[in-house]
Amino acid sequence: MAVENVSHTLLNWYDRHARQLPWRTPPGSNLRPDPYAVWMSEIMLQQTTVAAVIPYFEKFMARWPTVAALAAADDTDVMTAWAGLGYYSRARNLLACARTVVERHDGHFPPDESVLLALPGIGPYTAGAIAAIAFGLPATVVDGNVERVVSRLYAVNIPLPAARAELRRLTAGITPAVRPGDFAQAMMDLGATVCAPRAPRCLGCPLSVHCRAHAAGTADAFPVKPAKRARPERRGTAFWIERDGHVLLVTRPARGLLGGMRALPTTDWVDKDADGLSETLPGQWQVASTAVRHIFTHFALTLDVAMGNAPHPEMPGEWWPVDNLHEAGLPTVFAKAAAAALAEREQPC
DNA sequence: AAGCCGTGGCA
DNA sequence: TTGCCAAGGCT
Repeated sequence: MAVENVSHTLLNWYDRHARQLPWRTPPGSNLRPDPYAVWMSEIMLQQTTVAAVIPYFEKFMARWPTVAALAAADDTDVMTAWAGLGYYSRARNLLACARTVVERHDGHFPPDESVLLALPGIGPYTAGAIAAIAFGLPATVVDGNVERVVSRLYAVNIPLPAARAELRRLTAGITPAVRPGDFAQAMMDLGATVCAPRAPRCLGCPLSVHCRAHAAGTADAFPVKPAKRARPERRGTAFWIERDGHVLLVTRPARGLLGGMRALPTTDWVDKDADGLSETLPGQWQVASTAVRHIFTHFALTLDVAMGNAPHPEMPGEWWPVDNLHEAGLPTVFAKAAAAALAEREQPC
């Protein structure tokens, strides 16, 4: 279908329905947003809801207002500030990217999609989004929303992820040369508020007249997705080791799950059916009566919390004041474990 | 190239 | 309660 039909209709809708967001300028504005703010928001928004991002975006922009300020920040301060937002490799890449921009690009984000793509943490979607939104370049921007909107618009029967190439080609076909940033954001707003994953509101959709899936009455059948595998169950034990008003924290290895984050010491987390070792813990421990339950992307965890005193006078890690534990930047699973330990401590048995 | 990588809201 | 999913990137 013609570029003008879809893009003009969508931009008209966006002019009236654009959401006000802290990193946005108004639709049709001649003012372009700060590329640093665009980049910050796009990294935070990767697989993360707008509602979850907003307070973190405000906090980061207030504390590190420029890419130079962020590049000069301590790693631990950035990881701590990111705590709770999830996907912690993003925080490490955020810092690496800021430092690369300062050192290799004179403190300015490059107005070039392929150069952006080479920066840490910036993939095809984010490179296109920054190019279009911050620099007004005619990039093809495809995120999960756009995949859904376009797969319905053209009733694409190929299942994801094999459909990606076709969806990108179709998106490029409707991307206008004018207002590419507004077009990208309009597609994402439409996907978030109208062309929703479940129960799409086709009655209020400006594109329904162009939409093949709507014509067939099967909008909610797209995009076609493969069946997903069952989520494994794992279990483990976290240790609340307290001495003189302080609790022992460790820093997890930089790579892997919760990489680079402060944590309670733990056993390995093993498959639920594996041979147990909880009955062979050395020393004397009081195990919290209620285990912590936490769902990660690719496994579910049941975590016992074992409380005790330091078995050895010197242990590797940080002795963190219990009264200031909220400032340690613990990922949510360990914040839950700490809460369980503290509840148990105040009401033993 | 398919698996890894968090969290919270919602039906 | 359980499953689904959200502005993906990295290896």
